[in-house]
Amino acid sequence: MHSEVVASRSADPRDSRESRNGSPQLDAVSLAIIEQLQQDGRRPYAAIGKAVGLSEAAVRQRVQKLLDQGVMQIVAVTDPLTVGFRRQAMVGITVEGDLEPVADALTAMPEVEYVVMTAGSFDLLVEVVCEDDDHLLDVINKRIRALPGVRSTESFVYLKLKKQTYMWGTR
Amino acid sequence: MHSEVVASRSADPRDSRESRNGSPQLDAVSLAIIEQLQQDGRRPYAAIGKAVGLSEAAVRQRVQKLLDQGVMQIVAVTDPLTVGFRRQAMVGITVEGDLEPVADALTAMPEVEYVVMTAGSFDLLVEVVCEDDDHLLDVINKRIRALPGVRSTESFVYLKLKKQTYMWGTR
DNA sequence: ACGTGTCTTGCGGATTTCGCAGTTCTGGGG
DNA sequence: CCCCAGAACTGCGAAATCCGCAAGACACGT
Repeated sequence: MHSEVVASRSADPRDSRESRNGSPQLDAVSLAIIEQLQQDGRRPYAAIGKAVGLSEAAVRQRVQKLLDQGVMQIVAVTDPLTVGFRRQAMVGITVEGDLEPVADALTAMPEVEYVVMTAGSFDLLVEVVCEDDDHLLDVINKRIRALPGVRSTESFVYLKLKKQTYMWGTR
Repeated sequence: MHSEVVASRSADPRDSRESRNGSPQLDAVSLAIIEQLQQDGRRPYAAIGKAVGLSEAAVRQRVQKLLDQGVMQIVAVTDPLTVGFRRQAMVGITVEGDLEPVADALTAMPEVEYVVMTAGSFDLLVEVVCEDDDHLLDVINKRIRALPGVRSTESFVYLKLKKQTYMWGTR
């Protein structure tokens, strides 16, 4: 049942079964809208409507809802290493006890851009963006390792970003 | 009035010294523009101009140039796990010999969204987005591990994305 | 059948985007 | 020192887009 490009799932936007993590399930049309905006976040609503078979106003409302629900965000993304001389790293973390409070504490740190729970030899992976080496050292050694429950960390300092895309929809 | 947004670096946009990796160095005004668009990728040029002290047309030109140069992209970003039932993982890779050809081969794979060279116990970190477990297994075992030069890989399957922002500019 | 909630459509009016011409600023020769 | 070329910025009118609103369509539960 994986046939059509856009029609493999229900076409009814009212199809709002909640998935297990609380985010609403998306119908094929919303998926197509997201796909359009993954190519160009500023594409006009009318153009999107033509592409997905909806009126301009309908697209506008669905985009607004997707934004409000937090399902998607339309933003400028850059390579932080390019934009100023900063230090960036991925940090793998192992935790004892409950993951949630640790993850929440990390999420609250402004230097932490990305937090994900994983299966494997790390419990959490977080991406850190810092001004310089001192700042990075401070965040990792003083702030992250100081969190209760953190058993160990391993850092991977970024040398060069080779690829960064958001086009999973378009293939 | 809050003009004079950021003045720590050169205010001359012609300040185009190339940094070592080939990307142009950005002046304070372009940085401020990017910061605006990190908050809302669809913010109108006139509003940005007011915030950074430039005319609407000037902002438009600079944004266009930043996009053309590949310094920034304006796109919709989502949590792939939310948008359809997919499998996602971070893969740490160690390489023997030159990193570049391996990194380039990974960059060419559509399932690979993110490729970064790192210092630490992995040489490369790549993020993979797949349809399902079979697809993920195929990409990691058949495609990535098959690349010449790849010595070993370690996978971290995503369980839950907790945070994903692009607001480094705003702090 | 009826009402309810949601999605959709179709419009003006306000806003934004776009293209262009003219001006300013900077750096490099002559 | 002057002048020129290139790049960036401004201002403005026309076209396109965005936005809010009211009305129609549709599925669903009572």
